[in-house]
Amino acid sequence: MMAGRKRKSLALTGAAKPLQVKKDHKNPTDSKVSPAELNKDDLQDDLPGDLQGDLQHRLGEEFFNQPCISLAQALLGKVLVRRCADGTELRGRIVETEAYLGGEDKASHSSGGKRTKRNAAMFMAPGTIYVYSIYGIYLCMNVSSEGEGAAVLLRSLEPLQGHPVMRQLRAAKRKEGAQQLKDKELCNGPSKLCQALNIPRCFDCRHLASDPEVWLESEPNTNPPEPQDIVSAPRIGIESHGEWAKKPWRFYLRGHPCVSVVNKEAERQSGNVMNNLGPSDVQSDTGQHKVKRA
DNA sequence: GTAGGGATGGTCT
DNA sequence: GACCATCCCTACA
Repeated sequence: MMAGRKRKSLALTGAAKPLQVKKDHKNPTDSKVSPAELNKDDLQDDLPGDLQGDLQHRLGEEFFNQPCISLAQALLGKVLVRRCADGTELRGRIVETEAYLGGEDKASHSSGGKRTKRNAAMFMAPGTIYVYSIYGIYLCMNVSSEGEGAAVLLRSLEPLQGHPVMRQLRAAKRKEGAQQLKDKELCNGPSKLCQALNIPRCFDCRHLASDPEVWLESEPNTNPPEPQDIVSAPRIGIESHGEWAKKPWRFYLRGHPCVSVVNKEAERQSGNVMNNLGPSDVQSDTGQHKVKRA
């Protein structure tokens, strides 16, 4: 539960220096260097002294290399960081995710092992970013996990840092004169978070463990959410996929104001996220038969 | 606060 | 040509 958690009030860090980026690091797909060959130390060697600390809490490849459902839960509470061209850092805590397992999962873009130009990132190394456009005008950001074609959709963030920039980015796509967005409305939806953090389409296929412009961090001195604080509910917007639409593979932090859609029924049923995940759900998670604690 | 409807264009068949 | 892992605005309770 977030109620007792101390919420950070971080000022916009516009003073950070722009990052000098090696060509190979900027877009792993452009080079023969695989994400596996890029690591924290490699990056930190290039960083100015005052930025090296920023990567101290960066999540490495090993974090992403876990089954999809497990990763979807583990991502809750982690912080997505976006470093803009001018050095400004935008930060948001992940409060809602959805697991798309690929293979049997009919709701997944990679169901039946279907591989297209669009979803190629879903088949890349765990931690690869999959950005796709939806309804023509919006973008959604996923993170690939262990398992062929498996990925986790990031649905909502709690804005932590860079609120004015996020508000500006979001306002750019809204009508003039529309009501100013509240903080909790800045990133409470998969496409909203892409707008607010300025995640463009070209981030597709980049790797969160090695990219200089976007990465994930664990918050220091903060415990991961307890199982009873995680609600598991059916995924959103996939009603046409029959039984797969009912799988409780959407995960969010109970009672958090930034969650995009609250499911009261699921909250009643699940005092504990494990109660909603039946044995078949767990077993279908890419070969590993246990859901790790988030 | 919530429900309903329109907008929008990329992707796939 | 149909579908779509969404968002925004308006109207109403």
